[in-house]
Amino acid sequence: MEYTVQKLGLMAGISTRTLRYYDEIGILKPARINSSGYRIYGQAEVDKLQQILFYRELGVSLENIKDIVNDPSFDCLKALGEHREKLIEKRKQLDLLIANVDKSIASLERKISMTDPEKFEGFKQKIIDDNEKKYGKEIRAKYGDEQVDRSNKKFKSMTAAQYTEVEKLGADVLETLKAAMATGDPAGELAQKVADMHRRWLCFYWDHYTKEAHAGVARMYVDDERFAAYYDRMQPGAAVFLRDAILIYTGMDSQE
Amino acid sequence: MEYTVQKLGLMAGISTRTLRYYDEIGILKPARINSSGYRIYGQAEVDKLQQILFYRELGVSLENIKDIVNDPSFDCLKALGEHREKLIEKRKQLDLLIANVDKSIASLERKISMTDPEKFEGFKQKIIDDNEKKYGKEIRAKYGDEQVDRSNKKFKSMTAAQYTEVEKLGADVLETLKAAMATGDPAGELAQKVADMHRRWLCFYWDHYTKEAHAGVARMYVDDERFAAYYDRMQPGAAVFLRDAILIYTGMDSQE
DNA sequence: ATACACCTTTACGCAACGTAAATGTCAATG
DNA sequence: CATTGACATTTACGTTGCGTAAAGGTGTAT
Repeated sequence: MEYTVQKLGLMAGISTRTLRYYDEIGILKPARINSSGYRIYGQAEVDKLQQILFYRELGVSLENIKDIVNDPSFDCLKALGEHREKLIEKRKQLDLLIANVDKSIASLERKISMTDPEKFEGFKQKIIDDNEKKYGKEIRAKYGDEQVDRSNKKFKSMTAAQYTEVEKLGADVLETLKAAMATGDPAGELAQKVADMHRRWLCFYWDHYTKEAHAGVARMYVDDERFAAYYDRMQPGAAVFLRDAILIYTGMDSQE
Repeated sequence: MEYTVQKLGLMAGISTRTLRYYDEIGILKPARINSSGYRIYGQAEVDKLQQILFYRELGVSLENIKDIVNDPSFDCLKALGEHREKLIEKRKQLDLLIANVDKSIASLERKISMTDPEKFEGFKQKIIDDNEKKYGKEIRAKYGDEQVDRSNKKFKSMTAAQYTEVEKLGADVLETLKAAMATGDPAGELAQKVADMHRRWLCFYWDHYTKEAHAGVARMYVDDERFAAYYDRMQPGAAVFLRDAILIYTGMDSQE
């Protein structure tokens, strides 16, 4: 039995375009081309197409299907196993994404009270006041009144969405820091990523980033026991590790 | 504070290409363009970018992000909720896919014994023999010896992979049939899909498909109580429902 | 002859950029 | 002052798996 594109497509439940595409990428070539240039498929091609569609339904890429069906000695089981791994990984990512969306929704719902301008302003003011009480003297001594006031002003001008974002970023920094500490290498990829995230986090408060200031903050995290306590609370040595990572990140580790 | 593409990209952790792209699609336009044609971003753009990246990390499409960030009165909560629904749906699909891959792997592992040529040949021969015993007389009377022999020959020439596939397709037909019966409409979309799947299933056995033959098989499913029992076992009335769906599918429902 | 259903190739479109290539600008250096 | 190197610009192809024209040839029936 011989088939043209349409007949085969009708039989397999796919479009003629798909068949032409499969021919184009070399995954299913017709048995022959007739005198008018028509693609003619035979039984062997029907069977091969069924194999192709089988793997396609499992979400295998055509690229991989090509290898599977063109090489009869190909280890399908291994290919499917690897494919499964990829799908599992994908699902893990998706779960994470969903969890994050849930968190964000919850955070936004809490933020509804923040959307109330007065409340949110008061909320931010309280955070600034608390911060001033806790660290005010140190940071004003270190950075000067002007810097600190500018930072506070920037914080006060934050929208609710930005506040949500900075909160999340702060949490992410801690989380990634923990993972980075497990590697034990402040110069490693993960630790440098933490430093980078920390820089971005700072940028929410600073209107002007410099490596020097970043390194200065890092040193303060260790020198000031209240900052140290904040980070070490998560894991002992976290403040030191973060400082070292940031010093390397900023390139300020050699000129101590 | 003003930023060029690179400065802003560095700060936000994205590429300059991305920033140009965001400008191109109108989701983040620079505050102004300087005399040399450089894009210059201000604080407002930094903040907006942070919003954009926030939603991007949650997997929201740029198209949707555009609506969210450009319209301050936009209901973010609703958007995120809908996004969540889409993700959940995606995960459901993925779970299904993984389950199918698992099934296929299990089936392939069983097939390892089938890959043993002798065993598989014997296996297929047994199925043919069983089939001949059960339905041989009826189908030979209905379709003639030649047809039946050709069908058997095609079955015998099946590879293990094809056998796995036809088994799966057969199971899928039953499953979808069940769902279609719940709708109660043999002319409905789902029932017609069942008829289509059934046609594809037949094509594994037939080397020549005709609507007439398809309709004939459908009628036989009801007339022969052993076939009827096979389908009705799943749900009473399944054979009749399948027949009606196929008759409509083949367009043979009016010329009875 | 012509209508109509089929076939062909070529090619744009989708999403979110990566990755050149070709060219212009800015600041610093020999 | 010319050159260098790090920036900037635009244009455009590539990615995946086809859908969807457009422009034209083929096959068969009326």
